Amino acid sequence: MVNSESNRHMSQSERTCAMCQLRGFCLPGHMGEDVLGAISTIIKARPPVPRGTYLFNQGAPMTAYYFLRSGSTKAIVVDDDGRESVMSFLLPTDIIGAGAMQRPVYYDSVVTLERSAYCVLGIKDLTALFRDKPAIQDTFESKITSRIHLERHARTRLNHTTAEQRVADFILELSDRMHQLGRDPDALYLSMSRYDIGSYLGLAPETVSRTLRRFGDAGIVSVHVKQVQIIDRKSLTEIIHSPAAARKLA
Amino acid sequence: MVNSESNRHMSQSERTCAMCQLRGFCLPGHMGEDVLGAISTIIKARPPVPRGTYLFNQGAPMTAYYFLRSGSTKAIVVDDDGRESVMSFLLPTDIIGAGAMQRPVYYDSVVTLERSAYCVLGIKDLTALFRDKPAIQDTFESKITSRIHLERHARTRLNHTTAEQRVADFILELSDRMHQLGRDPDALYLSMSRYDIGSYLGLAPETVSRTLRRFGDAGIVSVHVKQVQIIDRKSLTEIIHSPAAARKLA
DNA sequence: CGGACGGTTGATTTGTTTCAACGTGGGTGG
DNA sequence: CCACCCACGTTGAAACAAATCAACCGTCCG
Repeated sequence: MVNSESNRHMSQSERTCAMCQLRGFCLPGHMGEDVLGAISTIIKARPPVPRGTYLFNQGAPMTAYYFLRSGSTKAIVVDDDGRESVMSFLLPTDIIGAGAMQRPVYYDSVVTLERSAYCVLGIKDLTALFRDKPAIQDTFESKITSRIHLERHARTRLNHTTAEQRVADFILELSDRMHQLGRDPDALYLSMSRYDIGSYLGLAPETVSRTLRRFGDAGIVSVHVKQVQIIDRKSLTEIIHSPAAARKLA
Repeated sequence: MVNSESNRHMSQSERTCAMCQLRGFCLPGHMGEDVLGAISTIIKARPPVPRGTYLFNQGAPMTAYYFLRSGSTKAIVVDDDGRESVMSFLLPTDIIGAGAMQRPVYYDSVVTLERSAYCVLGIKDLTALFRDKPAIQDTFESKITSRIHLERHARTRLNHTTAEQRVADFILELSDRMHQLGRDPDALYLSMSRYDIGSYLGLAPETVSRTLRRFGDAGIVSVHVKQVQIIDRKSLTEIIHSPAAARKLA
């Protein structure tokens, strides 16, 4: 989804925060060399892993946070009856593993949706870092806060909304996050399957497919399987705020 | 909903945590006299207010937390288009106003659903109290954690579920909370309207009404408008875990 | 090359909403 | 204190959106 790992032959030591193109969007933010150094000593950069790799499992002891350098993941929860549902999609610079929130075990499992590279930050190391560099804690908490907002939005998105409203909202959510990563907010790559999108939005995969096609027919987006280009952003926001707006595209 | 304010002629000074029947379920927990005293000096007990009273408004500066002594409330969010939706129902001993979470303004508005009495705890006073009595902070955070669980559950409840599953789940959620308050978990009083329940569950009020009647016809609960008695708890859990279970009551 | 999974499209079914009418109970004002 | 009134609740009939069932296709991977 986001490729900042184009050079696959970097040595382990070269994968430092100072070298990372995502630095400004990630935990270090735009802080000085000292902060950068402090993080780099405790964060562990891992080589890329293939699609379908579990970063951690629901219920496992909560030992570390994860950050993507490239690729994308989904966070899934398996309920008592074995049905899995997608709780969120995690992109580079997102804090991964924070769903637990002061809890001893991970709340969900996180799986890569494509070949991805990530960094690991031990929870104890992080707490120590907070003491040394309080500015880091501020960045951390602001990231947590915006995630809480996303989660709340995810709930209201399910309440009294049509399939078109949900899909439109999903597209704009992804677009916003691309924008936050300094990337083209109109060119989206849907690394997740239609099943995953459906699970996330509370829809059948067929409905996701059909809705995307209708948007495409109406000239709101262009859809080529996983490649989505936003053409008429205004229509998308209109659809979200009034289900009747979508009626026009029949 | 919960009446611990039966004696309406208590003087202000008598409405202390030490006197409160809910003490053990509330912030003070089962801690010693010193903690009780410390809280009592900073918490402000207010006389009962009628139904429809706003404790605070969405967007207003976040200055205090609230705790119900009696009655019940709903937390509502008004979106851009003016549509209001119920985010949660707050009962006695719940921390009210924590939706903001480190933010300068309240995230939602909280309205009483019936005549209710509450206490006010200034956010600055609370922070000071945390320094003095760290045990209080633990209780506070554990209450926040269980609320986060409820919120997460509220989301999964909307995903791929039928009206019957949602209503059954709602009934058991209320029942659990009654149980936590040491009250009869089978005798429920729905202080909120069918509209509110529908808004909370993502259903039309008519659907809530019909579903409750069907449960009543099947002998799972007995419904007398706002009075609900749980008769067959096992069936309710079965319905939640398998929509097919509800089919039998056709 | 073949198989399996993901994606699309169509036909049908079904649960829920919407619209409409009627009942009811609590609160208010005469 | 009673009567009116209005918001809330219930019930029925019709409309509709999405799920389900089913078939087919493309493509990526073994």
